[in-house]
Amino acid sequence: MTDDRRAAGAPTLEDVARAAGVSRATVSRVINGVRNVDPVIQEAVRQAVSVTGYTPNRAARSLVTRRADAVALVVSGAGVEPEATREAPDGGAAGASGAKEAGTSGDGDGSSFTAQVFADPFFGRVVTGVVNYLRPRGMHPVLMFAESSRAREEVVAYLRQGSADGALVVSTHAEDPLPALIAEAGLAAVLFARPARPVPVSYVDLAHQDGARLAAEHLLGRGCRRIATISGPLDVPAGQARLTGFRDTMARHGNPYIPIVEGQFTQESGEAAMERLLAEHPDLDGVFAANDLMALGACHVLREHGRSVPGDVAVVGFDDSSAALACRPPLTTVRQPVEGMAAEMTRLLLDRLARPDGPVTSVIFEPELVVRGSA
Amino acid sequence: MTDDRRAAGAPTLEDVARAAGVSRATVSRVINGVRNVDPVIQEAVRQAVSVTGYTPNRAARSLVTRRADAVALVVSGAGVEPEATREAPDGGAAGASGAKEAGTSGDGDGSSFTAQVFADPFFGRVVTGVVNYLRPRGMHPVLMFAESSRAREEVVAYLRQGSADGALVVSTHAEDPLPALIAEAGLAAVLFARPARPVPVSYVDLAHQDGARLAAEHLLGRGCRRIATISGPLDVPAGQARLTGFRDTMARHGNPYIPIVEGQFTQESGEAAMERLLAEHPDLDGVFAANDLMALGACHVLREHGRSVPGDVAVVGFDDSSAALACRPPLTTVRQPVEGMAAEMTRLLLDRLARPDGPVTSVIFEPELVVRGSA
DNA sequence: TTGAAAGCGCTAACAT
DNA sequence: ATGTTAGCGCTTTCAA
Repeated sequence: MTDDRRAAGAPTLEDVARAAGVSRATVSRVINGVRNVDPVIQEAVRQAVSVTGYTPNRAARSLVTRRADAVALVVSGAGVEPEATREAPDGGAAGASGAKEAGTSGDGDGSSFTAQVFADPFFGRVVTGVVNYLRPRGMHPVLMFAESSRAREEVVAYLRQGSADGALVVSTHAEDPLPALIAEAGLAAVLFARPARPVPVSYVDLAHQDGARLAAEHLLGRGCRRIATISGPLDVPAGQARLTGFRDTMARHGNPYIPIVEGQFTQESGEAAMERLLAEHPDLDGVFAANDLMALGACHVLREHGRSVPGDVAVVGFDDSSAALACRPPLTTVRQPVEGMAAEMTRLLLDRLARPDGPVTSVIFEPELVVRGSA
Repeated sequence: MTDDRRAAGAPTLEDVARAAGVSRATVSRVINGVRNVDPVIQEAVRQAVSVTGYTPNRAARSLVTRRADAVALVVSGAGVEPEATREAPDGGAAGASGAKEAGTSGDGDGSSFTAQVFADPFFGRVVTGVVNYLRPRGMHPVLMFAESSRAREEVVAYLRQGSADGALVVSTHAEDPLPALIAEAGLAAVLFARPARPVPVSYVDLAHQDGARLAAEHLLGRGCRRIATISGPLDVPAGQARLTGFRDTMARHGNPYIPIVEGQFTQESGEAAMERLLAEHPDLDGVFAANDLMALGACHVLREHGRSVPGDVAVVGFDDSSAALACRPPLTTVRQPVEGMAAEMTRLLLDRLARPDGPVTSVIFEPELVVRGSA
């Protein structure tokens, strides 16, 4: 069979039609499950298909249907140019031997961005949610990164040339120009997280403020009196919202001023932030970190300083990512149902493709407190 | 412009040709950079392209070139059916509220596999390497998972219908039937890691045994006398090879018997293994873990038991993943240049696509000891 | 150096 | 219910 295909090219509809003694159109109907086909003929066609080893040619089909039956999953970065890595990259991969890495892989550029992206369990969860929704529908995501303006152009071009029918966009920073670019080009997309400036594109998001409120109330409820927070980057909407929600709740409970150190959602930045917090407020007894990675870093530092968690200091994280269970003790955290959100984002996109004139909608998920050992 | 495109459909070669006052063929030549085109006309065509906002239609092009200009990046799983998750999934995501997750995402199946895959920093690094090589060439990977026989069939079908020109296959377990399936179908692929049973397909791999030797020699060199190892899963070739390399070296240095506990390459399994090791050999002073995640887990447990690292027990990991730097103290580890290996794997595949009759080759990378704080 | 014309494999009217 | 036919947008001989 293999040899047949190689020698004569893959079998086409024509071949199947001939083998089954019917027309191409009929074969096409059977293959695409269009009704109005005599069951007997259907069977004959199926036989012919398996005899010939026929597989539909995607390009030919796409050319006429004008559908690629593919979607892009794009991780979008900051609004500016190929920025140099801010501080220490994030952890191992790029850190220890960055120079060698660039040399080995043959393409130094952009390396730090993709490495950074996958260092956070968050993206793996997004992929999981997207794939879970797509797979049963016979689709698979094309992975793209859009951290520079050049890369963003490429994403737009990719969609424009019909390589994918639409894009699932996950932005790592606010002010990301990609959503607007896509919208202007009249292309289909759905975002993970509300865009900083309004864009006529659907999105899914989490009620971050509510989540932070849950964290604050939990800390308060267990009797913490001197509470501090390690916020996310303040130029990221989610970072802002979590801080605002936390602060507001604390204020409402009579704590208008709380120590804040800004982190970058990385374990390292969490460690640095905790060091500072501890130096400036040695008496604190509760910490809310805006994500689990930073909470994990904070726990490490607390232990190094001989503070027990949650005995001396209670720690609450955010996300309920794999880092929460990896931590000792396991983190009490605010659960963000990333997989479900990603699946919903995918559903919204496919909906949109099916009905291009459907409404632009947004779905906001509710967070949930998960109590474990750390607070 | 947007409106034009919507109203009249995307501009085609024909439109550009008309605008430039030349034939479709000429426009095609200019766009594809074929020589023998009058510079003046070239310029005119370029003008027309930008005026019309033309973008080549990928399906049409693929139909005639018989190239998709796309490759699949497939993460392939065990040889058996949709196996139930072995033990605790891997960490947070699926753990805390797995039931709810399945409900939310609408598709319970397969979820654990993808989640598990991205829990290890390894895959993020593979993606980084692949993307770094592909991007400058205008290509992007289609992400696929092949953990069940059904999923494997889908991968083969995907390639057969020309959705991708070839596959980059990363197997998580030995005895993976996918490479053979692909080879039998006469499709192009390159593997990350040598297949368990020989298959006529190119691959990249690491000299695992040499890496383990480096670890053993380092431990021995710093004076450790009672050394144990936490191996990887023994049904994974890399796990086997690292154990063999370690054992052989130890034996050559007069230590024929060393305590071994098998892990699963997860942090949790590393913790469990370390607990056991400590219970059975309370006097050990050195540990080689077959990957960083397990080494990280081991370090946690050691600290919990009041053993200092590396003071009381020296720990060496493997991979030099982000986990190595996340660890306290940072891990001394054997570096596997995953990004470079993934880039090379990609290069091999594109080579193969360019010259289908080129030789099947394998490229073996040499590991390197990275000395940090843990040993 | 350029143009004309023939398909690539498929779907979707339209006819029957 | 089935067949006929006309393209989808592009590349690529083959002529000029």
